[in-house]
Amino acid sequence: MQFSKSTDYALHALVHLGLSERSSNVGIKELSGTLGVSESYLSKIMSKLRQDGIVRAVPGVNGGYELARPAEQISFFDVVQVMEGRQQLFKCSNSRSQQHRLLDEEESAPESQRELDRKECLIEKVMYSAEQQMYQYLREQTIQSVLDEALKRRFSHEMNKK
Amino acid sequence: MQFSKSTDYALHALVHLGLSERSSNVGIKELSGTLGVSESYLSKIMSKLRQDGIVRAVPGVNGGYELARPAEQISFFDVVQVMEGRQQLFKCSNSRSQQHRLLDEEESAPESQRELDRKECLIEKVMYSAEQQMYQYLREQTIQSVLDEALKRRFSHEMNKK
DNA sequence: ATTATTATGGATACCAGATATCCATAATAA
DNA sequence: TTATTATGGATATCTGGTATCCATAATAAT
Ligand code: SF4
Ligand code: SF4
Repeated sequence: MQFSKSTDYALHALVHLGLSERSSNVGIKELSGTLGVSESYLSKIMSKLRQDGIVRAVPGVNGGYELARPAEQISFFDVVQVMEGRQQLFKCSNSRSQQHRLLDEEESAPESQRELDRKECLIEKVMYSAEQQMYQYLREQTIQSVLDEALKRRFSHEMNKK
Repeated sequence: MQFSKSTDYALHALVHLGLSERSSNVGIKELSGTLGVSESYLSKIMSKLRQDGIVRAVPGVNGGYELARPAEQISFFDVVQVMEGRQQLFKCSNSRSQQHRLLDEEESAPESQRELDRKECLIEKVMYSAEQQMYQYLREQTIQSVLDEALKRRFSHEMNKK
């Protein structure tokens, strides 16, 4: 199990956008250059981010991308969700097995109960909670917090030179 | 990003072993039957679990598998680590990019510092912490806790019948 | 309006890892 | 010695991630 490179690229791209809060947009060319990723591939990623309302894009001369909202309102969780998709990390494929019948003896519940059942699914329940632990942490981490850290580091580096 | 089916099968297999704490071992045939997975594939998984000291295996007549230690000492974390491998979930592939030089201005540190540096890597640090949140939770969840839940559920189901 | 520029999205190719099966061999208990 | 069971190598297949190309749409500048 690995986070996809797309998530990697997306996060780095957003950090770069955050760092370039200057006059106007930054094009795919510059982005591609600083990240060291091909334009074609990075385009796809930026498109996804746009579709999800994380960045704004404008075509044409001097066009490019910019953050759609302040960096402190873009969490790592947001980005991961977009790039990795929304399905849960663990999906039990045994729900029709004999073991499932042994473990979960309830008769097939009415449709209304279905959602509750899923959460009560023994092994899935544990894995789902674990996943949520990670997501909860990612919800608290924003692009801005990375920017702060980067600037702080850059500053202390200046100090060391003197 | 998805947990592999192997992890799924492994967890279910261990639960079955835990439930079968009877006289002796349970063979791949029975295991395959209750899980609904082919023997050949499940063998591979069990082998891995054995190599990692999670189950014990004995060939020959009446052979099979059994838990190598009490179920309360087998954590979900153990199983996940074996099946998914030990590399970290997020690996930055930009460490040679121009952006990296912008973010992390320190000159190449001496070898002794290398380990610290990795943790100080801006984006990776966040993702690594998130991963640890999940693992910490998984460390606290054991096969036994699932067994308990399963037995409790089975009991309360009996009660309902009366 | 025209033009140059830039993002978009469909099609496609490629590759790596996950999934899955087969079989010859080794190990063990009866 | 024999029947049984696990082991591990070889191999096939499938899937999703990675990556590129190009025709098209949208926009700003002129
Ligand atoms: S209880 Fe849940 S995890 Fe266990 S076999 Fe049934 S569906 Fe799978
Ligand atoms: S600081 Fe870390 S995450 Fe950021 S570009 Fe460098 S290696 Fe990648």
